[in-house]
Amino acid sequence: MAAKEDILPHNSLPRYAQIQKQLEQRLMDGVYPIGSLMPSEQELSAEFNSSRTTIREALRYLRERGYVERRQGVGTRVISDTTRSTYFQSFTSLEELFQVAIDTYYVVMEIKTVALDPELAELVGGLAGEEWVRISGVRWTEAGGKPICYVQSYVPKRCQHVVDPYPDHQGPLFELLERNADATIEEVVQEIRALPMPADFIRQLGLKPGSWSMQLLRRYVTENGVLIASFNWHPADQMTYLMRIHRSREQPAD
Amino acid sequence: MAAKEDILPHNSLPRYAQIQKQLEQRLMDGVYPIGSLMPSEQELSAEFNSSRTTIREALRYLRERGYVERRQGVGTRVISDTTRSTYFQSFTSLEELFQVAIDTYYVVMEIKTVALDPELAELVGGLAGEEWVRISGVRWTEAGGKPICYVQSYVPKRCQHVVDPYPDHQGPLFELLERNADATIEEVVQEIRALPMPADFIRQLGLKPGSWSMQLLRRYVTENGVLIASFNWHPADQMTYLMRIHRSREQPAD
DNA sequence: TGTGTGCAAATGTCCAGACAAGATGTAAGG
DNA sequence: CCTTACATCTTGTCTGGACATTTGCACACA
Repeated sequence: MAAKEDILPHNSLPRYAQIQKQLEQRLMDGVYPIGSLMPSEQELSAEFNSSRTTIREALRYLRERGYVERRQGVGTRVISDTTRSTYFQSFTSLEELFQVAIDTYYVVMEIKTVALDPELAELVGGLAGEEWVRISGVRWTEAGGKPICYVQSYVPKRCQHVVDPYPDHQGPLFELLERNADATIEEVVQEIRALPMPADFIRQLGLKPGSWSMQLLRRYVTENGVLIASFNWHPADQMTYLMRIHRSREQPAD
Repeated sequence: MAAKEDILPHNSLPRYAQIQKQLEQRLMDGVYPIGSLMPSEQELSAEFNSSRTTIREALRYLRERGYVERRQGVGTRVISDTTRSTYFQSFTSLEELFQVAIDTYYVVMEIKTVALDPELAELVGGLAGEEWVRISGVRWTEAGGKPICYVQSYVPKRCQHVVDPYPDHQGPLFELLERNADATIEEVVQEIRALPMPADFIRQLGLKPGSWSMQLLRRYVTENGVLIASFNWHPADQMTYLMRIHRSREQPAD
């Protein structure tokens, strides 16, 4: 039998996996909007020139990932982030997340000079009205491209000359500052709080509206004052995999 | 075509589900010992007088549950609890997660029947005024004898007969209940909250007054209702520890 | 002794088709 | 107007095949 051509070029994945990826892409692109019904198995079967079995195998994945829900007599419906159960989402891809969570990269979204309002001043350990540099970014998983946490770092303006030459710095900021500002960290203040996730972060991370987060606040203090203060907003449902990492990392000598 | 008789009597479950239950029972009974290979798909197909597709559907479940692992060219191997991939378990039970990570043990401090007040009722998923059994305890590290977390588990009174024979049960309660109450966990609800640590726990764990905690709430839900609800109070500084590990993982090279 | 080759067996992938069962809209009948 | 029966579309279940891919092992060969 003449081999059917691959749906994706240069691809040796099984057919159902190729179809599954294509459909996943379409979901991301909004080709099948949230709440709508996807084409029926028969239609997909015709479009991809594959048997219903193969289509079903692809759809099975989408269901297990929580992208769609299927009902007999109705069809395959794209479900929204709000109706999606975070349980199954994280649950089904445990192994995947496991590896994914280790390799990460950080993307700076915005650098801006801001004046501290009183509340923020207390948090970062500065004075109200003082100008600080705010660096906002998102840490992503290398493989899956999923957001891990939103990060905001505040650096006093007197240290701006230290961070400015490194707009693409990937590592911990405090290391950069400690080294280049020739300062010694004397104290690290940490605080964890439960907070609603800021609205723009929700959009940024693609979370469901009303998400809340665990906020980790850190202040690195030198003898000359606060060197840097950072906020990490972790989506609450991802807290679980921080724990999982903990577990997997415990065995090898760290 | 003459209807094939059901494998289980008085049963309207689909064939693959019946076969799956049968095989699961055999695994429990040790018919297929841990480490051994189960019969091949072809053999099972012959025994149950079903097509290979149907057998595979049943085996798929066993694999997803972590009972067996399947390898092309080899077969379907029964895997033990210890070698079993942490796929299902690690996510459903924090207790077990910690057990694997570091050596811990659990001490039950108190078992008491309590009536739910409205707030508690909502948390555990019961009705206000209902009587539930509360099991309180502390999980300790084996080596250092340090408290890891305070645990309170709530079990509906109708399940008390299941837990009563095991006052010294060390493992995850939900396993005990799932097995002995013959119930299947259909849903796990998780919630993380930041809360002040209850005063008696503070004393119990030897923490400083005013300590606060991360509370992890879990509800294991079966078709008959909530099987067990558990609260884990983790001292906040240990949560920080978890996160610090996470952070150190982002930049392995110092 | 070690090594490679080929075969058999097992699961993985895929097909075309069949009927069951649930959901929904429509038309006939009260 | 409401109800019931039916047609139709969907996914769920199941069959009996086919070939691909991986693995383990026996066997021949150097």
